[in-house]
This record gives sequence, structure tokens and C-alpha cells, in this order.
Amino acid sequence: MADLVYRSVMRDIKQKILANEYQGMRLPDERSLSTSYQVSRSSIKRALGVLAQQGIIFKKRGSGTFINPLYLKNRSLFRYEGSNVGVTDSFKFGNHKQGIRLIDYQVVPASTDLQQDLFLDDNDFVYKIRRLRLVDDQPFMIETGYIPIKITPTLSPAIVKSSIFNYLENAKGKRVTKSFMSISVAPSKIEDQRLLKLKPTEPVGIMEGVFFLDDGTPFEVSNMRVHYKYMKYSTFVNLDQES
Amino acid sequence: MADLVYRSVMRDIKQKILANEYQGMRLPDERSLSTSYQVSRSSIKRALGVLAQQGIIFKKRGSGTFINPLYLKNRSLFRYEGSNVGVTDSFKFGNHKQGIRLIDYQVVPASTDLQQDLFLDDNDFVYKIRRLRLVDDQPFMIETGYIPIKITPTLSPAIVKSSIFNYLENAKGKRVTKSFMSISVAPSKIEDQRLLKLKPTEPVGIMEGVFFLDDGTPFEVSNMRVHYKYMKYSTFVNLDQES
DNA sequence: CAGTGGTCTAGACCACTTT
DNA sequence: AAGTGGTCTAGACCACTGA
Repeated sequence: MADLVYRSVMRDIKQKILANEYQGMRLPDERSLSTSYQVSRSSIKRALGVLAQQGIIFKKRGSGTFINPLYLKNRSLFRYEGSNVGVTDSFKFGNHKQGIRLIDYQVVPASTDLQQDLFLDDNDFVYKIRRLRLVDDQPFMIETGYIPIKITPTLSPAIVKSSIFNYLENAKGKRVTKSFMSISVAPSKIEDQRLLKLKPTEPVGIMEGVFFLDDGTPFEVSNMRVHYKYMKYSTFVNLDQES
Repeated sequence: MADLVYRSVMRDIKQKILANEYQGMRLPDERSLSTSYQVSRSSIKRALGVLAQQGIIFKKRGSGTFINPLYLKNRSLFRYEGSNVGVTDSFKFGNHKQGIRLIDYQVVPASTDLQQDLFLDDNDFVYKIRRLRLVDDQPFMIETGYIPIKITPTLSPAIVKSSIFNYLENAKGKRVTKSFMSISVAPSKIEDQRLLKLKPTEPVGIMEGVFFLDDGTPFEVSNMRVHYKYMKYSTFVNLDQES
């Protein structure tokens, strides 16, 4: 993993930032970095580009490259919870025990909405999988997922009780790294209150997502209703290069 | 705007995708595009890279470049509401009238939290600005913002009643394009209920953000409490190149 | 005017997928 | 083996910032 030039430069610079090895919140200019790392300026640019994308540094044409002060002061924010939450199997659990209770598992015809999102035909079927997720034995999320059977005809309740994504990656060599997420808020329904142990006045966060395989095949539609105390999505937003 | 090579290639390809000019959801290979557009392959790569970043296409080493089927089917999703929500003055209002009511406007010493986030000293002061935002005369968000006076000593209630970011960009030549956002959920408080016309059982979405100037200076800390019916944050997530 | 990041090129070679 | 995207280089030139 990562014997790539720009990768290792990136790691090294990141480490140096954390070790406070740069003066005045400022990095050396790209040409100096290029000679000191003995790599091309393009590779330096690429490394810095990724760091900038992640909000760790800011590049300012004509002036130089600067460290985001918040990265040093408040580093936990930069752990990309955002990108991980939503990817079903990589929620952040420090030392906490994670559990899954299977609520429902069946094969049903794909609704028209699902046909749209999963790129299916009229006669296609999907797994419908409902799971209750727990941390330290506390329920925090109801997850309803739909997966086309034609993508993974070999799913089973046993697999579904642990990590579908891990199964896919390990057994099938398919990775899920892309998703389209939509986040909203709603009062809790009776079922939410029951399963998540919520009071009637307590709300849920809703995360709806479509997950894709590496080649762009839509793989899963997921609807997650999250206990409000556990609901937190953090992300760095860069409005530059859009449209 | 955008006489850049990779920009115009990007726009053209995007338009061709929408016009369905590519067969079988697949783009021509990079070398062909390079010759047909008469630009270097690097520029093609860059254009495609941005489109991939936005989730419009998928690139698969060894196989080719493919159009995200959801981009064609469900294009409204790809309008990057995500990146815009949170940037205070670019919420999505189709044809809707936008309004602002100034609730509070004062200068106060920066709390220690604010000193942290805005990179301030013990004796620094900030504007504290509370605004109620409306669409079609319906209140939908309570926004509390903190801005260091030393960054914009010339703020005024009149400016604050409209767009601070526009003022900054037009009058000061400073752009705000980057932010760190954190999204959560909470039951509504009495004040939320009063200002946003919520029932006690109805919740709010909370968006907290730190906004940065182009050079990386933290510029504003903002806390937004959003009426749950108006709360929607959508974004494309790419887990590839992380860490 | 010197310094800095941004864009663009042309080409070599590598890694993976498909036939 | 052929085709495709990924990495990397070396260098030219541009655009902006700041002394």
C-alpha cells in the first residue's frame, strides 16, 4: 500500500505538519520540495493537491501553501467521519463493541424506485435486509438495505449479520468506495421509538444512500434511521472547482 | 471564466453525456479523446478526474471510463446541494423568495471555543450575528454566526441583513470557498419552536460550520438550526484516495 | 521584479482487464 | 497480446502576490 511517490510524499508532509516542523504555518514552495524530496514538481503538486482537497492545507497562488490552523488545533475533526459514516461497515467505534441484529431478510421484486436507482429491469428481484445496529449493546440505527440478487446471488443471513461490504471485498474482490448520500431529519415514528429506545419527542437522522461498486454499478440502496444522539456527519467542503 | 483547456473539455464531455452522445454508457478512451479534442492526454485526465470526483463518471483501470447511470436517470441529485447548503448565501431556492430577519447584532469578546476555531487571541472581539432566514415568508433556519472584527471591521447591520459573503467578495475581494461542516440532529428547543413555528415534537437539523477565506484564514463560525422539513444535505462520497 | 502556485504538454513506463 | 487507465517526469509558460 502506497509505495507511490505522491503518496509517500503526502504522508511525510502530513507527518511533518503534525510534528510542527514547518515555521509560520507555511510550507516550503513546490520547487524546493521538489528538489528536497528528489521528485518532480508534478508529484509534489499532486501530493499537496490531495492534502488541500482534504482541508489540511490551503494553497494560495502567488503567496504559498499554508497549514489549516484548525487541522493542528482540532485534529479530531479531520478524521473524515463524514466519508465513513454512511459506508455501512465503517462507522467510527473507538473501543466500542459493535453489534447487529437481523430484523428482516427476504427477496422481493424491485419497486419502480429501486429499479431506477439500481438500474434494474421489471422482473428483477432484490434482497431486502433490515438490520438494527448497536454500539455497546445500545441500538442506534435501523438500516434497510436493498441489493440486487443478480449482483450477489450468494448472500445469506449469516453474511448479512456481519459485514456485507467486507464479504464483497474479501470473497468477491469487489470494493464499494463510492456513494451518493442524502441526509435529512424527521420526528421519530412508533417503530423508531421502539427499536431505538427513543421518547416520542426525540427525533431521528435519516441517511439515504446509493452505494456503487468500483466500476460504477449501483450496488445497494440503503435507508438509515439514526438515533439523534449518535447522528453526526462531518465533512470538509470545497466550493472551488465546481460546475 | 473557464477558457482553461481542461475546463472546456470537461464542460463539453458533460454536455455530450447529457445529450446521450456516448454509446453503452462508455466514454472513448483517453488517448482517443486526446486526439479528438487536440489536447494532451494529461488535460483529458484532468477533466475526467474532476467529473469522476463529482460522481458523474467512473474510471476503471484496464476497462475504460463509464457514465454513472444515476447521473442520467436522477440528475437533480447531482446538483451538489450538499456543497451549497451551509454556505450561507447559496442555499437552493428555485423561484422562491428569500428573506432575512436580523435578530441580534453585537460585538462580544471571543469565547475560548471561538478563539480556538477562529485562531484568535485572548483580547479579540467578534461580531455575534443572529439571523432568521425565510423562504416564501416561512422561517426555516436560525443562524448564529461569529466573525472576528479584525477581519471585517466595517460590517454593519445593513450588510448583515443581506449577504455577508457577497459583501466580502464584491467589496473586499475575499472569497469564501472552503468550510468544515458538521451535521447533527436535535429535538427543538422552545426558541426553535417559536421562531421556526415548530410543534414540540418536531426536531431541527443542526449544521455547524467553520468557513475559511481563500488563504486559509478562519473567517466565521456558524451554527444553524434548520426546520426539519427544509433540512436536506446531499453529497457524493468517494472513499478511494483517503488517509 | 522575484517568488509562488496554476496550466499544459509530450512522452515513458506500469498495472490491470479483456480477448 | 492489445487496450485502457495510473503514475511520473522535465520543462515551458502563465497569473497572481507582495516587497
